[in-house]
Amino acid sequence: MTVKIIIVDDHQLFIDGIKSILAKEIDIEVIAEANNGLEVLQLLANEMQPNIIITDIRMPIMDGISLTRNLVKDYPNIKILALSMYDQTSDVIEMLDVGAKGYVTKNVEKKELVSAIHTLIKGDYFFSKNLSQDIKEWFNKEQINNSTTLTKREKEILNLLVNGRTSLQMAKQLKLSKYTIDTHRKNIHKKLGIKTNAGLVKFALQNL
Amino acid sequence: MTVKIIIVDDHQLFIDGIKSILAKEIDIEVIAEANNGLEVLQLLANEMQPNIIITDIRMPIMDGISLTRNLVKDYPNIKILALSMYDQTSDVIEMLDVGAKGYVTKNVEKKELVSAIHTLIKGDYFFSKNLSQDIKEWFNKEQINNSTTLTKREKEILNLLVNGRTSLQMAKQLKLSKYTIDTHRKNIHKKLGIKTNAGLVKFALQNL
DNA sequence: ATCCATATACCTAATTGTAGGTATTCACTT
DNA sequence: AAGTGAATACCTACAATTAGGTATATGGAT
Repeated sequence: MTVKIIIVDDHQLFIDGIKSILAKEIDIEVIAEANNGLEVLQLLANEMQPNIIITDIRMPIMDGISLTRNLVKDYPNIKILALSMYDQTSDVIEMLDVGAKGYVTKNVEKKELVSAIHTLIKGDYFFSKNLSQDIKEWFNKEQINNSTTLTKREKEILNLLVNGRTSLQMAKQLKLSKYTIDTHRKNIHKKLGIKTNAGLVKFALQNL
Repeated sequence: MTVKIIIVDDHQLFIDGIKSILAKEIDIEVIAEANNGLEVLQLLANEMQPNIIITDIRMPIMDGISLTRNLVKDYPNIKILALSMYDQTSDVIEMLDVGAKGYVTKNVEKKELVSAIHTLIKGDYFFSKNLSQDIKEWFNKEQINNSTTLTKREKEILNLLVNGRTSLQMAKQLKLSKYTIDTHRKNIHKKLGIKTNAGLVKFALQNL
């Protein structure tokens, strides 16, 4: 089956770039292009049925974020791949928050773009390998919110951690071995996909 | 000058205890006692002018927190010394938040109580030495909010810390020596009176 | 011109945290 | 009765943080 794509960008240069990258892929077809979000909604209203929309974030008239919000509401089957400049980390995160499924930078290579498209079609997320720390964190949080429940003990220890206790202090307070505290702490790390105490404190304060 | 004191507690036992402790102090006079906050307000309405009110936190009719709120509003010159059981940490913090100037536990020794009274008269804060971690933190925060300004670099590094970077990662990102990052981090620790990264993250998220 | 805060860099030592394991006990579910 | 999740405890090795210094350069304020 051929993957049908609409490309959205207010700079024709990028549209042409993406099109040329995808031109030789036999299982990928660019069925339309648009210069802003509103044009996409018009295309969709006219019975156009893409599988993927590759869209810039900042655009006149309707930006990528508004577009994505509209799409996930009315066309949940269409996957959105955000295309951004390097320096738009917070924009990218907003895109992901409203429902985009992947992100590539505008200097993306052919191989990576094709890979991104196929990944999204399979239902997975795709992110450029050289993405920023903040986007990695977003992804971690996303994974967590669907699947994580801390046990009573783990919550207790996380709480003590937030209140500044070291492993040794917790061990004394709870009359447990330091080893046990560390085991719990490591389990929390694993469950939340967070590697440091500082990160756990941030997570706890923002999500619990 | 004699320090005039009102003692407030719903258990007569404690009132008597405090009175007996203070009986032999020539410069301290217990001018009245009350069993709840409302009684105190009535005493004050009747021209009674204490320098210090020593008050329990949990009491019927009007508790210590409501009382303190009223006192700091209408009688800002009267210092409030919270008297609590061991296990009321969060209550104590609430008392301090609304304006109490000191805290002693109900098993306070004579020397400590007298010292607390004189400390408050001088305008300083007084806390039992064996107070909980949480109250220490409260006190730190109080000190900080009046006096601390982080430099631009320090703010930058604190921000990176909140976002999960290790010293080494920051060093690379900012093209500085790891030693320099650590120096800044230590300076932040000193300025904020916080000893751990986890604590800094908590502080940053709650105060900045 | 000197003082001072800021930013930089280095060093050592001790403590704490991180990551990879294994293992036992207990309560609860299938 | 067997299996599972939760809680406990231990071990090693390595990384990172914490605490205590010292030191230099620079730009702005008195």
